[in-house]
Amino acid sequence: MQYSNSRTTQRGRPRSAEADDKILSATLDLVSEVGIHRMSMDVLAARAGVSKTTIYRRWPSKEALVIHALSASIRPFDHVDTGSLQKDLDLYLGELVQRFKPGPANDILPHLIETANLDASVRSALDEFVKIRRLPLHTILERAKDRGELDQNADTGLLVDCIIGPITYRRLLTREPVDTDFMNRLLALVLPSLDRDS
Amino acid sequence: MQYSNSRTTQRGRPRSAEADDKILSATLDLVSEVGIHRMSMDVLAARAGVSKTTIYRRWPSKEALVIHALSASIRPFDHVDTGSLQKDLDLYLGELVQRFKPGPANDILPHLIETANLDASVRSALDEFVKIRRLPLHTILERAKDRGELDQNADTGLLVDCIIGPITYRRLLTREPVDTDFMNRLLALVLPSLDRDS
Amino acid sequence: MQYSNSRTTQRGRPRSAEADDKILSATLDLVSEVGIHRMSMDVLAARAGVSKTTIYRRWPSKEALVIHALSASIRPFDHVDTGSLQKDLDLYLGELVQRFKPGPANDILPHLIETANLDASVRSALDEFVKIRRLPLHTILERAKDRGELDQNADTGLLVDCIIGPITYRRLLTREPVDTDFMNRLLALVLPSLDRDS
Amino acid sequence: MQYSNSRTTQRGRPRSAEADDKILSATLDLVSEVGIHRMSMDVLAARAGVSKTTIYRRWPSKEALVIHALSASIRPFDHVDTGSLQKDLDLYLGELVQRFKPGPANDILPHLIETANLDASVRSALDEFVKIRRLPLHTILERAKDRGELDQNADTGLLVDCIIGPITYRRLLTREPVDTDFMNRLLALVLPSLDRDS
DNA sequence: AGTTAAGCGAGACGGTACGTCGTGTCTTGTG
DNA sequence: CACAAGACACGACGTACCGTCTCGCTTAACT
Repeated sequence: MQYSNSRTTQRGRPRSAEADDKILSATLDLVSEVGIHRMSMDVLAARAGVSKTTIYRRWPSKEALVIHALSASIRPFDHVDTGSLQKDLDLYLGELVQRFKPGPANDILPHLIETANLDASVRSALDEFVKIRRLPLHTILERAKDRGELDQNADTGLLVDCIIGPITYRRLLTREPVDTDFMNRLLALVLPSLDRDS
Repeated sequence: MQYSNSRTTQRGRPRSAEADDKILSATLDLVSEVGIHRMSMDVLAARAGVSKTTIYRRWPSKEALVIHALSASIRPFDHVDTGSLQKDLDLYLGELVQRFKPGPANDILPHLIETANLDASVRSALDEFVKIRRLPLHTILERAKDRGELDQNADTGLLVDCIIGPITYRRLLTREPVDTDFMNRLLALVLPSLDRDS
Repeated sequence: MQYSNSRTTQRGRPRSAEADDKILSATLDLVSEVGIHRMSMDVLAARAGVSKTTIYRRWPSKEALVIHALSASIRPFDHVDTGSLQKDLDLYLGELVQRFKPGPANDILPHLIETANLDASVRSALDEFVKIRRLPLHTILERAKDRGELDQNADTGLLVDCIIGPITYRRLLTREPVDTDFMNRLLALVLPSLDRDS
Repeated sequence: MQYSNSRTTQRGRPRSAEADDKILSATLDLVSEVGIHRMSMDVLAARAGVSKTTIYRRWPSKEALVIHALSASIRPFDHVDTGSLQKDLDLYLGELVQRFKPGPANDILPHLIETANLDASVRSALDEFVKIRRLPLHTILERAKDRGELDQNADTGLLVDCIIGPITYRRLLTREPVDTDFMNRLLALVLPSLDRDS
């Protein structure tokens, strides 16, 4: 996101890493409190204890800042490999549900989606976001296929769509709860072979 | 959406119906061109060939106008009842895919989702939007259950989530195509009893 | 200074004359309090009870506003014609000394002079300012010449320079007082024929 | 103007004399090109090929730098003493007219005048400037008085005002030329005893 | 036919935020 | 130490947008 310094020798006063941190965390805070639109750069600067100049030196616009802040707040999923599809899914989905709880990263998702239509950099940030959620699940399913826990013809891509899709849909549109019960019913439908008990 | 005139006798010059049309269609145009945020009311007024007064006389805010414009552009689904689950689904899903094509109503969805967090009227507009899409499918599935085409224990609500959810997810997040092939694979997964050929 | 409306029919809401007044007088106040440079447009707007938009709709820049405000604050001198050079001078110079007292119009003069070098509109405002002070004195002297109170060969232009020049010089550069005593000594030097008693 | 180094032993790298020169001459250039207000310290530093640190190590503010630069460019008048008032005046006024030609030192004068109201150091710089011009003329007149070329009751202070005043006034306000012709007419008016021929 | 209440276009207005620029200070690495 | 480079806090600038307002003019329905 931020241009790297290609010069061999670093000249001038270096950018304050602390300022970066303060700006990014203040951004996440404010965005979750009042939303992107109602977050003002003056208030942000005051909150972060930083001048507007310092913000605009790093990001060309409010939009770009927010995107960066949110992208940076996306932690990759822990690698999961228990040897059992059932257990892998429990771990992954537990984490996924956790992340779908209300909070800045989720309340902002719709905004990203919208602007992604118009701005390529937002688009790629969003792609990254999506990938980070899909990839672990895809890997879990592929490994299960290798182990024979899943039919060799199973369409893992489609399965991912059918697990993450409904969850996302509930979260964003119907606002019905995404809880353990729902998860179980969902898995029973799209992965009947799993035969879960709970 | 628009406050009705409760007065028995209409006094003064009546509102121009032409103005309504010009405003609404200019709104749809602009929103799809530049997005809600970047659409300014001054530009909108100029584009519609109408004064700002005329707009604000009809809607209390930009937000309300956009919601109305988009709501108005949502046609309810035709009632579908062929007596066969397979045929009903073909018709409904054909229409659904049609509506998921890029266009203002869809590109705007994310914005509505975001604003819904903060504004109750947007929230209810969004609920209506969601309902219009879920209801016909739910009805189709319930009727199939009545006819015995579906297991009596089938969780129709979950089925709706698992059909509309993945489609929405693809449309908004992964941007992979939502075509007939995908539909068939999806149905084969969540409604295996259907045993489609294609 | 402000463009006149050439349209026959006045369209839209007319500019508030009250706003004009409030802005101009607040400008004069602030400029005299803190000087042009330290006067901020935000503070000015607040002081005038007006929004910045309203100011910038009327003048393109802070500079232009200040010039206009000061130009507008220059009252022409009352017409003086007592029939006696001595009495005419007393009246005119009394008024002149009055106007040279510390206050916005004078503290600002140097700023105008400086910017006049670079900006033609400032230049013409300054010319007007100068003219308003020279003209009455020139007229008084010419009339005295007609009446024979002054030598027919008297160089009235030069006399004006030699009366206003030293006063201005004292006011701006040496800061010595410009009082009645100084006036009398000055007149005795450049208009010895007057033979004043005081 | 520049704080002197009171340390007995000079430690570390000595200040670059070249930097001083480059800064001062760049200041004069820029001030005459765009005026004090529009001269930015960043641009100045770039133009002088020097860093801002180096400038601010020498002068505490932009104002102080400009004053210093201009003061330094004011050469004292050559001592004039021909033994004849007429000839002394010719020499002095010739030099004065020369110095009143357009150029940085003059175009900047108004700025100094204005700032002098607010800043004591500017005030004293301006006083110095004024003194440098008045003193030689005052001396010339006093000597003439001693020699009997001028009346013993002549008010030399007033005479200085009446010579420099009109010239300054023309230069700054009316912008009429200050040439030999004007000088002669001026002297004929305020020093009639001189009885010049030209 | 005249009155009258409301609609309408034009554009001014208050308020809020934006992103930029200028000053003077500070913090690096290099001579 | 001086110096170059450039980051930083602070504060002002001039612009854009929203939603309200105030004009003069127009349009029907009601008297």
